[in-house]
Amino acid sequence: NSPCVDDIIYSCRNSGGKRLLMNKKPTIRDVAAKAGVSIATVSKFINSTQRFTAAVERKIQAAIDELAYHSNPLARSMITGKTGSVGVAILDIANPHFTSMVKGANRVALEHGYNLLFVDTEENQAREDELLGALSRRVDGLIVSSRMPEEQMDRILALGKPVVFSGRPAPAGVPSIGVDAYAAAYMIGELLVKQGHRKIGLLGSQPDGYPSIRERRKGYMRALKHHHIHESFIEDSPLIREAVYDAALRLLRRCPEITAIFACNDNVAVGVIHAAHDLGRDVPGDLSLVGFDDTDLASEIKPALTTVYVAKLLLGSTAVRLLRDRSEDPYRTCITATLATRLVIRDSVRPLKL
Amino acid sequence: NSPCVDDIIYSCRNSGGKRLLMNKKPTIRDVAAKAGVSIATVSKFINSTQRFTAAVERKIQAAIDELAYHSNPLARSMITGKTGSVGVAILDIANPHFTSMVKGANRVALEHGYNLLFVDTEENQAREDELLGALSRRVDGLIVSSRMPEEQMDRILALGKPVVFSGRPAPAGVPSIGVDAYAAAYMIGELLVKQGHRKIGLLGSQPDGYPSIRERRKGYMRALKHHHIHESFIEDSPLIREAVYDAALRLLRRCPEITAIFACNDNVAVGVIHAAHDLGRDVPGDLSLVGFDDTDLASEIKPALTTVYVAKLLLGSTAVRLLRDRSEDPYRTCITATLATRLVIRDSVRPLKL
DNA sequence: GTGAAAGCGCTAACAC
DNA sequence: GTGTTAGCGCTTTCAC
Repeated sequence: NSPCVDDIIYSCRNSGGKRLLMNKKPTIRDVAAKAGVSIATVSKFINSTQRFTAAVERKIQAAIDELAYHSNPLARSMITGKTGSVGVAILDIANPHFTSMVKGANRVALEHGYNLLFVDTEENQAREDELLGALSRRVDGLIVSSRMPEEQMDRILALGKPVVFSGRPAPAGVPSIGVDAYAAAYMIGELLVKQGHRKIGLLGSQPDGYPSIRERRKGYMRALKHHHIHESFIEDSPLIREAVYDAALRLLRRCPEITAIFACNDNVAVGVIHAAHDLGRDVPGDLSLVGFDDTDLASEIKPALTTVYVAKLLLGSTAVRLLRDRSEDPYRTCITATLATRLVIRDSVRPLKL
Repeated sequence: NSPCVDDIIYSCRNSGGKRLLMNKKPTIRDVAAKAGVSIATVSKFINSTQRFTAAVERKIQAAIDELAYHSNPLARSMITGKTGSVGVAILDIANPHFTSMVKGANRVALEHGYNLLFVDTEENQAREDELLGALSRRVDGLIVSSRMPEEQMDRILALGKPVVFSGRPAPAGVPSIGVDAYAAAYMIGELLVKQGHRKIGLLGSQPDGYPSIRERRKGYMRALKHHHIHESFIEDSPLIREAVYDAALRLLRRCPEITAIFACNDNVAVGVIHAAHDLGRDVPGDLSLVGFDDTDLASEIKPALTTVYVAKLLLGSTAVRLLRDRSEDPYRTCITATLATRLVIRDSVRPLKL
C-alpha cells in the first residue's frame, strides 16, 4: 500500500536563493521609529481603538506600507487572550459528513470574522488529545467531534475554552449539536414495515461505536417493536469498506430469508449492494435496502439509494453560532441543537410481493 | 437551499454554570512558587533542556500536576519562533483529492512531531489571503494549494514562512509537489486513439482554471496530434455538478458524431454518463468515456469508470517532507516532486467498432 | 491627542 | 545545578 519512491520524480533546479534571505520581519517598534511616533500610538492606530490627527495617521500608514508591516497575532493574542480563530476537531477529514459540516461552519465563521482551524484526529484517541491540546491554545473556542467516552470529555472541558460537541450528547452544561438519528431510524423501520417487510436485517450497528450509530439502531428497533416485529437479524461490522462487504455476505448467507436491510450508513449500503450482487440477489428486486446520510454515492449508484438526508451544512453553521453565543455569555442557558432529517425515497426499496 | 430554522430543534437545559467559573490558568510562575524554585528551573524542566536533582524534579512535577499546569504555547512560540505546527491551505475540503492528500500529510507530520492545521479557502481569493495571513503566523511552514496567478504568489512568499506549493508550478526557488497530469492525459489520448476513436470530445477543460486541468488538456491534445488527429471537440465548463451536466448535453448535441469523451475529472465523467443516458446514448456501448482522479465514485458507478489513479496520500506526505527538508536547510537545492500516475482500466471504454 | 511604562507567559544567556 | 536578568512583540492604563 505504501508506494515506492519510484512513484515520485524529483526534479531539482538551482535557485539563486536570495529570496530566502528574509530580513527580519518589521516590528511595531520599527514602524513607530519610521513614523516618528510612539509604539503606543501605532498600536492604537492599528487596532482602530483611537483616532489621531490626519498628519500622524498618514505618517503611520506610510511607514506600515513601506515596511510591509503585519502585526504579530501571537503577541497580540498573548495579551488580549483572543485569537480570532475557532478550532474544529474532526474524526476523519475524508468523511463527507464532516467535510460538509466544515463547509457550513466556514460560512458563518466568515460572517462573524472568525477563521477556522481544523485538525483531523483520525479517530485516534492519543492523537486527539495531543492535537486538541495544541489547537486549544491557539483558538477562542472548540468544536469537537469525538468518540471519547463520557468520562474523558472532562479533559476537553479542562482546556478552558468554550466547547461545542458535535454528533454526540455532551455533559450537562455544555452545548452540542447533533442529528435526530433516532427519529430518522424510526422512520426507516416504519417505512420498511409498511412496505410489507417482516424479516429485516440491520447491518453495521456497532454497539460500542459512534453514539449516532447507536441511536440509529435504537430508533430502528423501536419502530419494529411498535409493529410487533420481534425477530431481528443483526450483523455488526466496523464501518470500513472491506469489512462491510464481508459482513453483508455473512448476514445474507446466515439469514437468506430476509427481504430488506437497513444499512447504518450509505457506505455500508454500497457494500450490501455488492455483496447481494455477488450472491445473485437483486436490489431492489428481491432485497430492499436503506442507507443513511445521503452521500453523493447514494444518488449515483445503481440502484439509487433510499436514504436519510441530513442537513450537514446546518450542523456546522449551528455549531459556530452556538459557540459564539456561548463566548458572548458563558452563563447563557446551554443549548442542545438537534437537526431534523428527511427520508429520501429513491429506488432501492420495493414493497414486498407476497 | 438554505434550510429554515424549523429544521433545528433547540432543547435547553439549565446547567449549574459553576464549571464555567474557570479560575485563571496557572502560569509558570505559579508552578515555580509552589515548587519553591525559580521559573527558569521550571522552564528548563518542562522543555527537558536540563536535568535537576531528583528532589527538585519531583517537587516541580508535583506542582505541575497539582495545578494542572499546561505551558502556554503562544508565549513559547513568541520566543522560540517555532510553533510545532504546519499549516495546510486547501481549495476545497469537500474535494476527495484534497482530503486524501491531507491524510498523507497528517501521517508524516505525526512522525515528525508536527501538528497540521488546515484552512479551507473555498477557492475564494480574498478569503485565501486572509486565512493564509492568519494561519501563517501560527505555523512553522505552509503547504498551499492555490489558484492564484503567478504574480500574486509572491504575497505568500512574503509571509516569510517556508512554503511548498501543491498542484501547481511554483516560482523559481520554491519547492512544489504535483501530479504529472500532462503524461497521464497523454496516456488517455493514446488509449482512446488506439481503441480506434478518432472523433473525441474533451469536456471541462477550463483554459483559465487549475493549472492541473490545463496540463490535462495539453497532454491530451499532444497525444492526438502525435497520431495526426487534428479535429477537436471541446466544451469548457465550470467543474460544478449542474454545469457539467449541461456542458455534456451541449457537447453531445453539438457533435453527435463523437465516439469518445475525455472528461477532465471523475465528477465531470459522471455528468457525462447522465447526459449521455438522457440523450439515449449508451456508455460504453456507443460512447467511450475516461475520467481522471479515480475517486470512490469511479469504481462504484455503472459503468465503472476508466480513469487515472493519483497517489494522493503520497502527495501529502511528500509535501510535508519537502517542507521539513526546507526548514532544516533553507539553502538546500529546491525540489519539485512530480508524482507518477497510472491508468485504471475499467468498463467505460470500448474499442470503436467500425 | 500622544507617549512612558508596566506587563502578558515564557525562554535563553549568563552568573553564581 | 540553580537563579537572575533581559527581553520576544504587543496592548493598555495612566500621565502629560
